[in-house]
Amino acid sequence: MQTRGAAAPDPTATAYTDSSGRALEDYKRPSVAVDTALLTVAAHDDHLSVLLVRRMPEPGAPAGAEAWALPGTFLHEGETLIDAVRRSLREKAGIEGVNPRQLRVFDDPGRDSRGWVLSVAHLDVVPTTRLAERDPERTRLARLADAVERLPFEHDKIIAAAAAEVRAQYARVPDPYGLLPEPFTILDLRLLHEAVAGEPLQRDTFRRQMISQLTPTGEVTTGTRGRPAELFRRVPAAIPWLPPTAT
Amino acid sequence: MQTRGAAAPDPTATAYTDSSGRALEDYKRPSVAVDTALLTVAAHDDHLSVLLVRRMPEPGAPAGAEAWALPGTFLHEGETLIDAVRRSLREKAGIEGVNPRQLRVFDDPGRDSRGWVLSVAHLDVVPTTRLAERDPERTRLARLADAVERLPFEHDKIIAAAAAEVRAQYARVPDPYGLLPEPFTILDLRLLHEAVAGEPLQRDTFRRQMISQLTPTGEVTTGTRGRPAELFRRVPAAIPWLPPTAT
DNA sequence: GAAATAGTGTCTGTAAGACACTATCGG
DNA sequence: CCGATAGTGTCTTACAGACACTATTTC
Repeated sequence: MQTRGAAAPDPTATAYTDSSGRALEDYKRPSVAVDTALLTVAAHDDHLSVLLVRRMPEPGAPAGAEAWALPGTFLHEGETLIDAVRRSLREKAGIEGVNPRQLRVFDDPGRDSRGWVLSVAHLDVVPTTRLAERDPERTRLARLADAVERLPFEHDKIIAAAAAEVRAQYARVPDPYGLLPEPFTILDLRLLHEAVAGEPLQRDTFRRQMISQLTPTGEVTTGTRGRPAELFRRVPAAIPWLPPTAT
Repeated sequence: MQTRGAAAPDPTATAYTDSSGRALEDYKRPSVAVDTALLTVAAHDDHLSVLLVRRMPEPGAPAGAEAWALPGTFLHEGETLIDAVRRSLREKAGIEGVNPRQLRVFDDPGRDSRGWVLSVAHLDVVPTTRLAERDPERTRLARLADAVERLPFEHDKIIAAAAAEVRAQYARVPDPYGLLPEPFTILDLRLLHEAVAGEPLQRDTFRRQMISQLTPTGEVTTGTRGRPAELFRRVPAAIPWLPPTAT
């Protein structure tokens, strides 16, 4: 409960009033949070994983019970959503240099026992190498299937929405988020895409789909069994989604 | 400016505190607004239109200058976003029974001169008949091209995002929002889709694409010039986007 | 040479673009 | 019959799925 109700208009507020003649400050405002699903594919793993951070256990929870959640924070005064996202990742996981984008707002009134909290869900996909610098005490990588073990605040829904989005993007474009270190073989690329999709892909069709969107290096692998594989790079301008910090 | 700063923790607040030991109420919170792009295609018009509502003129604006904007409102205490959207459409335009869905959050700090306001943009597409009951004094239908005449609050961006979304949906599914009264001919359907797309579509290819997704009635038109046209209905479960009031 | 992996040829089915043909109405 | 509109046949191109073949390496 709040101590402030619908009091008389605040004389220090700006002069604008709405159709009821009440100023902005006369309405109770929600807390706004951001939560981020930071996805990756661990090296030589064939599943999507998501970054979780340790959170304060619920009061009354059995001692030793672990509580995990997506990294998130409350929006501070004057801060943009993306800045809040970056701050939460920096402070709660020690991660910098990511560029998440909005998924959608979760506004279920009962989603947060602490009060009236809207959460703007965000998504980014980053190479595991960038997650290596994270704080190992407070963070953890969980496969998607394992992560949906009763996360708080509808975080399971956020993860599901994030995975669906990422799968749709990987369906037609080679590694749009740059998970693979360059140069890479078509096999590397296919194993990554299969990990994202969660199902095997056609070898020959996949090659023909992707090769037109890659630039050959002319190099080949050496020291492997069988015929050496050609090495490729992504073409520079292959990330149409991810506008330059969309408003 | 606000009269409340980072005061001492409110003793009536819930016991939860964040990692800095501060309760929810210690942070300034943004105002949260919803704005809705309600699109339609007027009968026998070949363009998308958007519903605008009259707004208070800016102080200092020349007398007689008209100011229009998308219908919107501030989120009230305990209210969900979709409820706020429905309330704003009811109160500001006299429209009921729509089911908008989220587009995204606009959080540009300078977007609203009244203060710190986030806006959650929404979208719906409704038949013009449903807009006929609206308040004619305070509302107006504007073609998209005409509507982008300096709307406040980035409303032009909301409209652009809404149009892109709707065009993508109409590209593969016959009238997903049910604008056409049933039954209808393939010609009716194509003219509607051309209005949405803003460009002419192939007559034969369009028919073959859509006919597999329609149920024939067996009836035909009468009294028209040329060969009578078959009449169709939409198949019942043809609206996969628009989950039953998504959270 | 055998095993293994990379890369390609090719057949089939589906579907869009394009064009022209047939079908059925009002007058 | 003529004009007009609805509906269909069909040719071309492109591409996914499927399968098998060739190519080039290690052991």
